[in-house]
Amino acid sequence: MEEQMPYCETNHQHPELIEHLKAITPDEEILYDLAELYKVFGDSTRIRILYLLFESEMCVCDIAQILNVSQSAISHQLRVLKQAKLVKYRRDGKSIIYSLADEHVRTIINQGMEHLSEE
Amino acid sequence: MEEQMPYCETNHQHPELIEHLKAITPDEEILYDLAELYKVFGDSTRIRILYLLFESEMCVCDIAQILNVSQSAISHQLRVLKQAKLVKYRRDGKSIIYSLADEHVRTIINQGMEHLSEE
DNA sequence: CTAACATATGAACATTTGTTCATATGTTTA
DNA sequence: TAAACATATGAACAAATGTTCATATGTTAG
Repeated sequence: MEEQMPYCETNHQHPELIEHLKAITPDEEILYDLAELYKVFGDSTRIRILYLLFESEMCVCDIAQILNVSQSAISHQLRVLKQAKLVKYRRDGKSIIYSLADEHVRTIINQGMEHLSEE
Repeated sequence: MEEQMPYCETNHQHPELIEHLKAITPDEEILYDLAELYKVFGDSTRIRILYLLFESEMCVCDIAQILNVSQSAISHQLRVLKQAKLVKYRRDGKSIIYSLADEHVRTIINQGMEHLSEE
């Protein structure tokens, strides 16, 4: 976001490549949303929640107890997951039952795990 | 990380499920590393860099100019990508040429884009 | 060897993020 | 309707993050 130094002397850029890059790179707005999505995965408490929901739908209280995190903290994190449309919920009496919104979540987590294991 | 309230009255948890969940949830350390990996994707400047590298290896100077971000900022971000083993580099004279480390990067980004587009 | 170039890095600062605490909202039971 | 329960939410605060600025490191040309 700054003034730039002059192009490097050994100019590696071909004008046609630059045009191509601009053509294939998604718009600002989309890149921003994409980054926001990954931020959601960037917290181990949220990943833990997702791992639980991989196996079974679950109420807030259960999640909090199993993960040994306060009800408030879990509720705040569920909100983040909900906003990113990674989880959905329904009411059942006094409880709110959360579950996975779709299967992309699993794929993204699995790819991440693969990357980690290949180092 | 707190003392918990007692289990919810309508105890949804079956002891056997809890055992199962503990069995399949990765260890603390792995979950932490996984979250760290996603944090790397959680910045639009870094995603931009990756999009450029999808098409071509590139020196720091070129990346900075194309994205219109200062050399220092790009260099700091490349360090993050490097530490996560998402990019690799080689020296070519005065320049350092960066490129993608592996193809997981592409898969993870693509899955993220798919999730966004399905809302 | 010196100057110019390309990149890296440390410190500082503003911004964002995650948790806690207190409390509000909504549901069920007595 | 009142009390107990389950969840959500706002404010506050500490910790983490991204950029800038200044400068260091490493390479090449003269």
